[in-house]
Amino acid sequence: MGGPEKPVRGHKVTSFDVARRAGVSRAAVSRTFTPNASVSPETREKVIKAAKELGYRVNYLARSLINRRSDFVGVVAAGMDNPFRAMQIEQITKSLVRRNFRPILLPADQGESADHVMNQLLHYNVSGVLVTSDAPPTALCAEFAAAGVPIVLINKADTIPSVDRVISDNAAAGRLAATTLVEAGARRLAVVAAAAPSYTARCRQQAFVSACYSMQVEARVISVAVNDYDHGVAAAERLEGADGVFCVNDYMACGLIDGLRRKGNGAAEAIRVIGHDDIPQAAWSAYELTTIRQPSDLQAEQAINLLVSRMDEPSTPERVETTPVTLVRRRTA
Amino acid sequence: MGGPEKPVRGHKVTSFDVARRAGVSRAAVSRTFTPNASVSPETREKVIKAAKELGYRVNYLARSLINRRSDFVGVVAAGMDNPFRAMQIEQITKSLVRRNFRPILLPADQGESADHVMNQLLHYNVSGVLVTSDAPPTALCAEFAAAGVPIVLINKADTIPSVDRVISDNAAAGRLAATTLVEAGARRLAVVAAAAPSYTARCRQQAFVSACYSMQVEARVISVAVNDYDHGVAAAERLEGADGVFCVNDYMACGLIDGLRRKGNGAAEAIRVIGHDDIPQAAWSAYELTTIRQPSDLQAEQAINLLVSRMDEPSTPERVETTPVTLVRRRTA
DNA sequence: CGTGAAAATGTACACGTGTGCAATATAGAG
DNA sequence: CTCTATATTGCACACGTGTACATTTTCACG
Repeated sequence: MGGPEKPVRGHKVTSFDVARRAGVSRAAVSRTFTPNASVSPETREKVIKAAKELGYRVNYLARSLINRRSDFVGVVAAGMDNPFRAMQIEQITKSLVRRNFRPILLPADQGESADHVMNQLLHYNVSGVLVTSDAPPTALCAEFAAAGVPIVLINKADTIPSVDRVISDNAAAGRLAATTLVEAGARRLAVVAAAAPSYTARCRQQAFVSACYSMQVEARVISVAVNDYDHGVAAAERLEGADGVFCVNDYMACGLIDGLRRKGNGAAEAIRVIGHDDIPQAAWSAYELTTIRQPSDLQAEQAINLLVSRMDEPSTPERVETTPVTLVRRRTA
Repeated sequence: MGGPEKPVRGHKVTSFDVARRAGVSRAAVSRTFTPNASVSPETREKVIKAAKELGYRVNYLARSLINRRSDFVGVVAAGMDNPFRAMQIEQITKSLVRRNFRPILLPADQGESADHVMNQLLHYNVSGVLVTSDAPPTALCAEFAAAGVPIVLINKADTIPSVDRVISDNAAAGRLAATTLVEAGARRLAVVAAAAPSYTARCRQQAFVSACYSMQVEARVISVAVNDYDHGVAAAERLEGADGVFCVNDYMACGLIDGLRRKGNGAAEAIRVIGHDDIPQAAWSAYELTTIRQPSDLQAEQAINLLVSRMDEPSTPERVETTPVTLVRRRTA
């Protein structure tokens, strides 16, 4: 009854203010904004009216304190210059928001940086963590698991126990690349991958090489420093004699094709190229890159599924979801 | 002194536990982890030791409750398929983390979606909001400002009062594009932009057209639906007679070039093209696109500067920071 | 040793919310 | 109308932390 007392600054309106204005107890206000709580229709209406007039919003941080759930999910990512990573992060954040989570995006390029930001994450009692970084700090992942924070690795190695994972079928991808190149007529194959590759790149590379071995086809390994565009360009200089190349990702494959074209002499047309990820640029008519698609939208969904089921059942054994790959035929193979 | 009682689950270790184990008051624990607080070296050491043994972490959410500062910053973004947006978000999140903020990334593609997620944001008392979305909901921006939440728009229109902004020098960009094309010998110019363009695109387009008018050079406007790759490809069919084109962003320019090449007859070589943003693909040797660079790293820094100064001085008049553009000469102009 | 200032510590309250429990209001059956 | 089962409400406590205030300890200085 003490006048409207306008909300001066900084959104100080609290449930107490609403309760007083609506002439009810503060508990009634809380229950109005809590699903499945017992409030009569008329008090609910009074509360909602008062809340609207005052511009009241439930403080979710205070709520999280007593609910033990923050609805924050840490998203640890690196290498956003790779368009596939950008797609991946977009899919993940969209799926999270759609399910009423709040994604905290943590760029983690160097290993030391990842360590730092993930440490920070432990201070906000996040509901879970999704990691797509190349080098997830093993010790920290274990620490999250120990702290009871669900953690899901996307396309990462299985060196970390008791952590759920979503992985693309990298072995199938490697085999598919090999058979596709051979069916296209290539006989002297090569695979381009970083010397210290990520887990996925290593799997693809190994499956590719062993598939070539099975088919009794030559398979050379060309090591680069990083799986990016620039190193793809440089790798084009080291393909003498090859007539079919598998790049472990499209980002590098675009560089490789540009490198081949720069060499001239029809080098680009003489060599069949296949990539991986199906980034938007692969479909650009400057490349029309034949590639292997991994479903980043499905991966995001499954990762979140693992997260929520781990929240419900914290002690179930670790689970691994494998997503299928599909060949996208274009011009280069 | 009641034994180590292992931290069973869910990180339940609280400052009370640490205090008991260290044999001090809970306030001493709090002060140990608060900068500029008065604690003796020996108690601090005892506290840190006990905290390490128990695996204690300060609960920042609880801290934010009393500090009135959450250190969360909402980042509203759309169109992450455009590589420039990906760069921008990477820069923004990196800068935020470097300054000890936590970025909450909210993808907002449709207007309705942006409205929803920004509404959610008001429930977490975020320290600020950065908006790079194309269509920031005016009403909501005002609501943030009214609630005392600092909000900074990056490359957005000035239709919203009392909101800080960082904008690229779009007028200079338009003029620079025009003069560069004319100096390169072009006389029949065109500009490609969306019919309902974003604020930046409109500014660039208008400055381009009026610069052409000043130089007494023909300037045609080619309208497309969206400023993306696919519509760039389509726009290539509508350039009859032009010998110089300004695409309001590189993303679309790449499509335009691919479209010109597909037409054949040396169409691509006959037309000078200039883009905007200097996305990584512009430097790829398939394009070597002459373009106008806007400094996304500087923009991120300045946006955060505006944010923190607005936090300190909530009632200062709105400020606008303009970032410079630079021409990047490559092959296409 | 005495004394005053400065440093350190503990107590108690505050931040904004959800919810168990007991008390009360309501309604339906007889 | 009476009795009972049910829906609604308010009180009080809990979540985990920072800090003003009063109190105690430390310490340099005379």
